[in-house]
Amino acid sequence: MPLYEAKAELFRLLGHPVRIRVLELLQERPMPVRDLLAAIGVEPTGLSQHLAVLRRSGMVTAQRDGSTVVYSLAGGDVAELLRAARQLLTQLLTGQHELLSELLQAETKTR
Amino acid sequence: MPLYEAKAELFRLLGHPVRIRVLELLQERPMPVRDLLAAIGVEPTGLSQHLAVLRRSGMVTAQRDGSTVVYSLAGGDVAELLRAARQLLTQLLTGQHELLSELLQAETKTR
DNA sequence: TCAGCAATTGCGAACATTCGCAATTGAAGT
DNA sequence: ACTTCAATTGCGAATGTTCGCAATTGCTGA
Repeated sequence: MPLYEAKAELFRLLGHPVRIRVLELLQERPMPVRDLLAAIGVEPTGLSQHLAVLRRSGMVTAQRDGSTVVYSLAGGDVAELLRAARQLLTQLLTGQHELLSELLQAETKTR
Repeated sequence: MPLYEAKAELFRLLGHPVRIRVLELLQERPMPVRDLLAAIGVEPTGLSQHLAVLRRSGMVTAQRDGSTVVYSLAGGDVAELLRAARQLLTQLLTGQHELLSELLQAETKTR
């Protein structure tokens, strides 16, 4: 399997708000499903499905503790990826902002 | 719009092999569509659509030069994000590999 | 044993993405 | 003006994703 396909697959797995929130929350500390549920505010069934996706990808691990299930980030440096994403986002946004400014300025010049 | 939604959106946009390849290729140098087409090996119409996605997101920019259109990476540090993705991927894969080894070892022990 | 809570799974309907064909735009050569 | 090549856009069919309901599993406490 080519590397670029694996990358695309990874990004696709990250491409959902709930899954992003889960990863961000687990970055602080391991958490039982109950807490994730309360923090995110989504149907249990939906959360379970998103957790299953993350589990299958190996990004998080689950372990039962009594009747609750506690999720943790597995090994990899997810934080670094999220950080890079935030950085790129701000760069893209300021880029668009600059472009907009230029357009507005050109607009006023022609008047 | 919450930040985690923007991040998810960004990842979703990156979640396709062709778009990843385009970004990787543009990282080397700006390129006309023709070259991308030859390098990736996909229908022109499909490539155009993926390029449109990247354009709308502000990650790449296009400029006409005669009858050809040349694409370039726009400002943001896409490279950093792709690098982080590759790092995480290798970490995830070695993680799974270790897990597999443990399972196999446990298996042989019980025999 | 059984009632009850936590979390998950199976499944179907709604929704979004992707792909290729046909048609279109823009620029270059004749 | 007309043909040709490069790239894009408009669709529709096929495919994939997401969501909630109903049913299930695993565990705990009566």
